[in-house]
Amino acid sequence: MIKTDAFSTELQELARFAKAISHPARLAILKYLAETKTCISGDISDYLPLSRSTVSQHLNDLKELGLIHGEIDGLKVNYCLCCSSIDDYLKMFETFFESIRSVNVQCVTKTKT
Amino acid sequence: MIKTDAFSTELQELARFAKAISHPARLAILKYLAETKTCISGDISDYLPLSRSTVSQHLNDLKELGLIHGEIDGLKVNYCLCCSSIDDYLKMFETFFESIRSVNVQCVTKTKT
DNA sequence: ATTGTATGCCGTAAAAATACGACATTGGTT
DNA sequence: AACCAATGTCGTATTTTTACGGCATACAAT
Repeated sequence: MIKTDAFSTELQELARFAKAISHPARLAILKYLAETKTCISGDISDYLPLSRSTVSQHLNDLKELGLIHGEIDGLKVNYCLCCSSIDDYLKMFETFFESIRSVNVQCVTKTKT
Repeated sequence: MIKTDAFSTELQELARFAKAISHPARLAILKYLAETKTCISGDISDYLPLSRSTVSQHLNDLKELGLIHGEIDGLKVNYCLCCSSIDDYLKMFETFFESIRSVNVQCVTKTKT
């Protein structure tokens, strides 16, 4: 499988971003980080209805894309949003959907298959 | 599993939108529909390196969220973007990320865990 | 009426995502 | 030195996604 490779890198990158934010837990983490500015992993798993290891995994997904950073501070790890990276992905997102939306198709809404 | 229910409907809806566009094939379909204005399913599977049944499934995913419509025209089905629905989701998306981005955290980029 | 074509759906197989407990590691605390 | 606390990793189970071929349906054409 993995036919994913057959598509342009632009679409692949955008898809990876979308996948990263395609789970409520990860969106909740982003939101929580924005509100608290910075926080440790344990705070997040207390806040979310998920186990520590699961939260750790979600944090990893976000970190792999570069959407967040984790700074080690003794025993704890301070997580924070990586705004520059988020901005880059948002720009990519907007570019794509602007090109989509610029085409003003008169949508036939009568029949929905 | 399915801990998804524990999150707010806002986050769930946004996550569903993100999931819908989290595959290069579905992004490619949206792009193709924007370019060709309208087209039939067969054209898409010719254009994409995927089988007809797979494309049909992706089309269904997009249709379930309301991002596209399919109008039956005799033997064929004309697919087109549903701009109003797309706009709704884009608005939701922007609202979320504006609230995220409004918090200007000075990101510590030194250590990356 | 028979044939051909476009599509969707079903079953299935492989892969990826999700979620957790248990364990290991590392850095403070007493 | 011994202990506690916070985190990440590993293994595993379940679910979901991805992808396809084959079948059925519906319409058009001969």
